[in-house]
Amino acid sequence: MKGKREEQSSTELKIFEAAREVFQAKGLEGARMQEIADKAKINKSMLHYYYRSKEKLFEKVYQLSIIRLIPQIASLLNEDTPLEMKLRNFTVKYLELIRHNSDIPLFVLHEMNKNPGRMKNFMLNEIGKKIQPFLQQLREERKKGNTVDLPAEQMLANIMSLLVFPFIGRPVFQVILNLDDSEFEQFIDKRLSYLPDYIVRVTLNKT
Amino acid sequence: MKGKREEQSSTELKIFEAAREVFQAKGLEGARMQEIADKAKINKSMLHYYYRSKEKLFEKVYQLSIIRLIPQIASLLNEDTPLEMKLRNFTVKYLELIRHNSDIPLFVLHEMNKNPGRMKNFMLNEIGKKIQPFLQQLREERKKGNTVDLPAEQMLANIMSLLVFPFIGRPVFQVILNLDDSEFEQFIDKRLSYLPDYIVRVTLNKT
DNA sequence: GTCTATAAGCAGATAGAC
DNA sequence: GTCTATCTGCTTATAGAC
Repeated sequence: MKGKREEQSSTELKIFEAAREVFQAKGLEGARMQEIADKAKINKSMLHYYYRSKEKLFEKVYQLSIIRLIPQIASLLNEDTPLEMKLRNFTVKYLELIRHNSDIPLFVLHEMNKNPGRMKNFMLNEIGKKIQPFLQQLREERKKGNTVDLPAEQMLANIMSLLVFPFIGRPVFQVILNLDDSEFEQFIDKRLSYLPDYIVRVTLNKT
Repeated sequence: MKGKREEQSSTELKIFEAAREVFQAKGLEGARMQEIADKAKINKSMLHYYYRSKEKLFEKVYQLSIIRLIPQIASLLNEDTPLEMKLRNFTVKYLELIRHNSDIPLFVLHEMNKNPGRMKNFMLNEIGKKIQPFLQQLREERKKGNTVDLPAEQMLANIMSLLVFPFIGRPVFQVILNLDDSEFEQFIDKRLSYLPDYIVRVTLNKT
């Protein structure tokens, strides 16, 4: 008997990696099994051998995509550190995390919009609940007058907006600001350099 | 001879409205011609009679969706008013605009991500160029020390992030903050009330 | 302009040899 | 486990009567 997690064959991994790329770029309905097979350099029927159906393959990719980004929010924000340091650490780490998974936010939000039920339970348990201590911390600091005078939910929304949106809006930003890929990278580098201060500034009441 | 724009028959309008809803909710590949026909309460073959193909119908919806939201940014930001007032006006008006077209941002960004070329020229001319005076204004005010010490592009990105992202991230926010539809509306109401001040605060150097 | 019936093509899925 | 060949069903698109 093997361990809980079977060793995955090389073929299986190649398929999954190809599927991840294609689904994240084109979504469930836009993806083609043939394209995934081509990218994995294997025969199309292998997809069904390992994953039975497109839907099942998609589910695996979708779940992993969510797991990569979403629970990390709560996890990073539940460090036992003072609020200011926590915000700075979160900004740097989460920005790096998105940067290395930059297709995920738009992919997940598109699929979640089409089918809000699909991972609802997981989302509720893995973030909805786990983010509560941080929201509570924000509320307490607000009472002490240490933060801007806004509900915790609004502060969180503003922080996440500043971190995530530039990646989702990338195609628009690149066109209207006339940035090639390398310039867009610099654009993100710049954010990495000032956002820790900036997010502290827009969240906390600094003297 | 009729005017430049033909009067559209009632059927044609019903089709377009139905197509708008379905495409904006499910995207080009997720949409079904049958669903559009059902929603418009007409026969499926009417879709082809008026619009020839799914692709052509989609193009019309896509273009209108972009026109509704994107050129407005430059237009509202090119008012001939002092920066602070301009930011306040923009925040209120643009937030209201998105609120009444709340499916558009995610729809457009998803399609633009799949096919960045499709409306590139239009985007370039209708925003890329027209936003330049505003960026220039930001640069001048920055030189005078009136704004935060950031490149104009970063200030713009931050403003747009705060305005647009909560609508794109709605399904996630509703789950993790446990908001029903009515509570989400209140969440947006709250933003409408404080974001004008907030955006001024995060963009300008106020004494 | 609107309908019914049907064609045509494609994508997901399976059968079966090796 | 991997391949080729094939099936099935769905979706877009068209033909043609009214």
